Amino acid sequence: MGRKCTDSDSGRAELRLEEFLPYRLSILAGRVSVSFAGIYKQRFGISIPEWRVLANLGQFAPLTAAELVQYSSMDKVRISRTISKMVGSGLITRQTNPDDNRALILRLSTRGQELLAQITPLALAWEAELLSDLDEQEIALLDNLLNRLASKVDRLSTTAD
Amino acid sequence: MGRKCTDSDSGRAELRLEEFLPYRLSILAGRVSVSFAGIYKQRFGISIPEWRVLANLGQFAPLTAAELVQYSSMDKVRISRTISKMVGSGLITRQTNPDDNRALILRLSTRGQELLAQITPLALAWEAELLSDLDEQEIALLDNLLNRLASKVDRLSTTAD
DNA sequence: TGAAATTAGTTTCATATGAAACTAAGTCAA
DNA sequence: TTGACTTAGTTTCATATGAAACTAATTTCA
Repeated sequence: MGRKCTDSDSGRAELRLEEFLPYRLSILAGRVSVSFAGIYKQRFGISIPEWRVLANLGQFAPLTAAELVQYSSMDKVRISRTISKMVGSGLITRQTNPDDNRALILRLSTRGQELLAQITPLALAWEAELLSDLDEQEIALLDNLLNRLASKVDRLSTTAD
Repeated sequence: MGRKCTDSDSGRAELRLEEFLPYRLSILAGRVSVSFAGIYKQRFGISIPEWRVLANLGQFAPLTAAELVQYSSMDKVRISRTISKMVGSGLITRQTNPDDNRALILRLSTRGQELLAQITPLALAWEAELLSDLDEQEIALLDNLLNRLASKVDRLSTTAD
């Protein structure tokens, strides 16, 4: 943002952080995450990775660990550990796939479903609050812009490197 | 986003992650950060926290560590460690404040300024690429929407808790 | 076939992280 | 003053993280 370059484009460009998109996105997302995590961390005793697995399985189960990696954009190791923990606390179910004994089929347990059902309305209410200063049209625009940025950054990462 | 509730608002709401703002922001920001970090990590050997300190001092120096905490929304400890490291690698300068011997006045060293000057054009070019699918007006809108969300989330965090 | 390459998930190990305790310096109020 | 608070920054310590190595299962193809 802000490629306005008031300094008449004279050689050394300046970086204005308050306009620099990666920086702003990162700060905003961090604050949003922390604020939102406040809703489920204390009350329900789950962490951010656990919340992500819970929500993803709630919507997309059955999934394998590798698919969860894709969906959640967390790494293998973190997913593996989060799954173990959640199997331990009875939130998810892990069964072997007869067609491929390496892959594990993951689902929410009844407890997991109940937990998700408890958190969901709080999550939606919190999101509504966060968006309450925007009107319908602005929300749709934000939606559209974020999608386009997401697909752009995917292309950038895939291409370059 | 997407409080469309196709299921005729019948009691148990569903969470659709692909529409849920905290989730999308977090994933997008993560991918943007990683992709952007690719620009300076290898070439210049600095980490994300170092980049943040570098950029903040470049724009706002002199700052104290506590001010850097504010500006960068990283915690005390991380800032303290990042500063030590960067003082060690000669990127920043730390001098005591005669008016308050607890506070340290931080600035970029010449080397730090040079490094920032090297990274800045790459950062701006990368950002331009990221935004290249959006037109002027859309960029301005995104800017506006992100700002409003940022101030909203600040209010949410300050108020609740 | 069956040996090499690939894939799913786990474990190791070195490093990063951050809450809480700590040290040192300043402020405030009696 | 001086003793109780506050503030700046660092250190400790227990936990989280993730790259790389690993195990086990599956594919590939010679």
